[in-house]
Amino acid sequence: MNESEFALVCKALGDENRVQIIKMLAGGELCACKILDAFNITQPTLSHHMKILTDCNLVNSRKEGKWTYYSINCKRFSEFKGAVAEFACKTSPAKKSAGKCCAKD
Amino acid sequence: MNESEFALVCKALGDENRVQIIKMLAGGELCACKILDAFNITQPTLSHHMKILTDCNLVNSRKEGKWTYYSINCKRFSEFKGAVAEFACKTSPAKKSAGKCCAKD
DNA sequence: ATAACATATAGATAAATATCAATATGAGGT
DNA sequence: ACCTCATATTGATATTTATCTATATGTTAT
Repeated sequence: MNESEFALVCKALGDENRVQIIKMLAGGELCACKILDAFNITQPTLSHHMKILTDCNLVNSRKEGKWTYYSINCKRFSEFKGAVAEFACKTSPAKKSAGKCCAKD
Repeated sequence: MNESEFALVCKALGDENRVQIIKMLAGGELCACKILDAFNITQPTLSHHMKILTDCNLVNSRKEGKWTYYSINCKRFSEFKGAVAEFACKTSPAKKSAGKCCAKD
């Protein structure tokens, strides 16, 4: 997952409604109407959120008759987990030796 | 980390510039001007991005003389990693037994 | 005190986003 | 064929966001 894909996935998760949707899907596949029931938003708004989640491949969709079922794309989600886990974390302060930080010459 | 905090952190990471900043900081503390050098944005724009990153506690800041040094908040970042890792991932399709999904009665 | 520098804040603006009402599409049932 | 239901698309609107220029704040050096 490259940087721009990573940012896209984060952007998709940068909305409380969508985080909750992901949490619901973490319990297993659900159809759109079941998700809709859990929120105070209109059907087109949910459709919009689902599009954002599927466009970045975090969520799969599958049609069955009148219904659309959504589920987490585990492969993609694992990639994301991996990308997040990869971030190192050094607390060490910048070497004081640097003295001035951005002197003009 | 609650849901709304999680969404905030994701939103902060939902911008390529900020992802790159985090990657730079992953290598250790840096002063603002060093970060600025790496981007094609103005100083106020960087300041804006840093505010978003510090507001959600992903990044620490510390002033030393004229300079402001930024570093990753490891504790917070770990919390975030944990929150991401916690997401379960079931691919199992919805029980077919359900028949109709959201019948009106 | 004054000047130079690093960063932050304020204000403006264009682009992106979340939301809704209205409508289109497409599947099943009668 | 027609109606109903589930979902997607369109178009409109208000809010948020990224970015810039201009200015303010605070620090260090002269």
